[in-house]
Amino acid sequence: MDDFNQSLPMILNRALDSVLPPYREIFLRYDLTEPQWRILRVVWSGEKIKSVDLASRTLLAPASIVGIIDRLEKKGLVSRVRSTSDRRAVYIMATAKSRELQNEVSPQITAIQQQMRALVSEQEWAQ
Amino acid sequence: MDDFNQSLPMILNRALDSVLPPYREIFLRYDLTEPQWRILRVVWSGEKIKSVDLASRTLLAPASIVGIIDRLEKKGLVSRVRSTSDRRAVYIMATAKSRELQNEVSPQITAIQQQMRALVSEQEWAQ
DNA sequence: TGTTTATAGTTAATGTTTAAACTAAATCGG
DNA sequence: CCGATTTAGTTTAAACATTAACTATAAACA
Repeated sequence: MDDFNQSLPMILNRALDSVLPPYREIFLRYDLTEPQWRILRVVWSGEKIKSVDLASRTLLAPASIVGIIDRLEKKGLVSRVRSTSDRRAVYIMATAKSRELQNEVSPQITAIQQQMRALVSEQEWAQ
Repeated sequence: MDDFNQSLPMILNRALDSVLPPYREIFLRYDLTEPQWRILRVVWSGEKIKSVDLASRTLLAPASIVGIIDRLEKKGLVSRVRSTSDRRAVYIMATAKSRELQNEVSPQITAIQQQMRALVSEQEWAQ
């Protein structure tokens, strides 16, 4: 109908809106948010990850990361450790508690991802 | 590298990140935001549009729309008019001032859209 | 008609985003 | 070595997002 609705940003927004709800349903159950989950995923995958690396790997702005880490730290899911070699840098470490969360939530997320993947081939054509 | 980076939400996020900057550059010059622009576009296209219709046509949550309209109203770009037939409904009307803005900004936005469209055929394949 | 249910809009609380500025520490070039 | 520039992280202010609850009105219907 409208030219604007066919613009790339709106198309992508609709696609995101159609994809996110299943994820959000899980996050809500575990008192998490999607950005918090992005951070946790990276923190779990490797070790000794600096804040600055989190920014590039999660697509989150450095200014956003500060608050997200604050809240994750408050929940006891990550901890900040200052680097000794570069006194500006801060390493974000996963806690044992966050590992439990990982074991509980990760399977549910990968299940959803697999369901999605089954639909992607059609889904991408619809856009 | 990471399974998560190949998930649909992350793919779409990267796509949005690569598409939005040119728009934001314009909005910044005119003290607008992307959500405000979405509202204005709809308000301009038709007439006597209710808040509830804005929600569906802009993909914005009703709770978000309240604040956006508040700010647009404060800037003198739209006005709220209560419906007489349905005393719950509020019509959002464009002001003359907002029409001037439309004439100034719209051409720049459509220019960007056309540039985008030239890239879409390749862009969509890259995702 | 009176009661239930749905709808339009709003408010509140918490979390995230963005642009801009700012601190402290590291690095670079002369 | 030293001043200029980068870099890592943070802070601030304003705007937006999300969930939930709540008000007022309208519609449905027994």
